[in-house]
Amino acid sequence: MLELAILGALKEKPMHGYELKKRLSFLLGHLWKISFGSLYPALKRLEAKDAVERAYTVKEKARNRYVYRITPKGEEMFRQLLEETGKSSEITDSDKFSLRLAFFQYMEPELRLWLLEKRRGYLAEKLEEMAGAGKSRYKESDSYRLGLYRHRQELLRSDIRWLDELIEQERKYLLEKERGRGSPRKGEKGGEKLLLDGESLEKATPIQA
Amino acid sequence: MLELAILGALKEKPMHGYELKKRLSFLLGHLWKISFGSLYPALKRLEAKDAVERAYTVKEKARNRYVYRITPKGEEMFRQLLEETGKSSEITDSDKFSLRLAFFQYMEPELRLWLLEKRRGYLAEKLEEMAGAGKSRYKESDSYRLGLYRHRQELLRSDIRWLDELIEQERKYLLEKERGRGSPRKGEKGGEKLLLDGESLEKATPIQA
DNA sequence: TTTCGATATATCATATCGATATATCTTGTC
DNA sequence: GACAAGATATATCGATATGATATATCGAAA
Repeated sequence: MLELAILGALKEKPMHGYELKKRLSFLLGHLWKISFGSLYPALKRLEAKDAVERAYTVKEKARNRYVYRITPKGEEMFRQLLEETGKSSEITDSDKFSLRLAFFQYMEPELRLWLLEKRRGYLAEKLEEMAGAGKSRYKESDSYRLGLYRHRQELLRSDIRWLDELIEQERKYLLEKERGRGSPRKGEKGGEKLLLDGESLEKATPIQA
Repeated sequence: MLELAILGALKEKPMHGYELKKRLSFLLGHLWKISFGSLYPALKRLEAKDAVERAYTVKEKARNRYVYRITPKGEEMFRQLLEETGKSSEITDSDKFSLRLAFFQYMEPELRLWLLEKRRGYLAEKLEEMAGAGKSRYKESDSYRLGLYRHRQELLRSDIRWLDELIEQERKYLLEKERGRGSPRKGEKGGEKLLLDGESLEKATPIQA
């Protein structure tokens, strides 16, 4: 989960821990509280698995900074993690699903559509469940629980509407692609190149120079 | 967090682990995946703290069932946990906030209003942040991330609207109460008595009879 | 008949959170 | 110029949560 996010962020450019945290917070902050207590251990795990490497150690200013870079092995791992959709929690868990969605640009269109439809089905099922259970809930709930319950349903419906839009877009795209008119969509023109604001890679010394 | 939920559920009636899990899933399932791996340890912690006690051990059918009951100490602890709003995460964390809301009936009206307003303020602040960051995000995001981002904003706005309703209700209630016309609201007529469906406490033998 | 799903309790490895520690650099302010 | 405050940066630790798994019994369907 965190590892997927880290690898996805490091695909953009090499970063050190603090920067990585800021980047991930910016990217996924709305759906996730990323803490150092999990980030650093995760980085170490990834390093042990050769998925990332310590690219540079910048000593000039402030404290040492260890700049991490994704390796080819890491790229491969990213792809696997991203497309690993065997477990149902990949659909069920709203955070996991959103994380994947944030990296949809790296995913096969067919898999994208499949995931979206799976998720839609799951949410629709849940909504139906809730509507069914609603009657028994009426009797035993106070107004607060009832309100919470109704609000959840509303959020669910909003989620479903949103997924419907995404699915429609994806279908349209696939249809056009099949017709051989592979016109690229907004946001994908650059392929995998997602460059950031003015920050260039600062002067750095190779780790074992 | 889990302990608050357990105590709140056991206030209704004594339950054994499996039943407790079903009850909590029914009550809070939409916002939480409760697993045995956390439930049983939590029950043991609570028992060690004398907040719950093993009321009965039913042996008749199937496997042993250990029925837990909340103690006076547990009631006190529940109140403390419920009203413990020092940490900002009690406002920030959407699950924690929702959990508290599910137990609003046990909370002082003034605290209820205060919590709702705090939460509303936090969400409004976040929404503003997002709107501000939106511009820089436009440039570097693909359509999926952008969609995710916009959808989040929509959900935020929906949350705020909902809170506004709750706040208005709470204000009205407090105003009426001040005018000395303490008319009880829907769902509160029964005070703390929240009885469940037909299930009576099954034949059980005291633990050390 | 036996297989499956529900009931019921429990443990384990792994992961995560939140708090805390440490230290330096930058910026503002008196 | 002094000095506090806040951002930068890495790291660890305890408490807790998750997901998987193990065990075992019961009722019902196939």
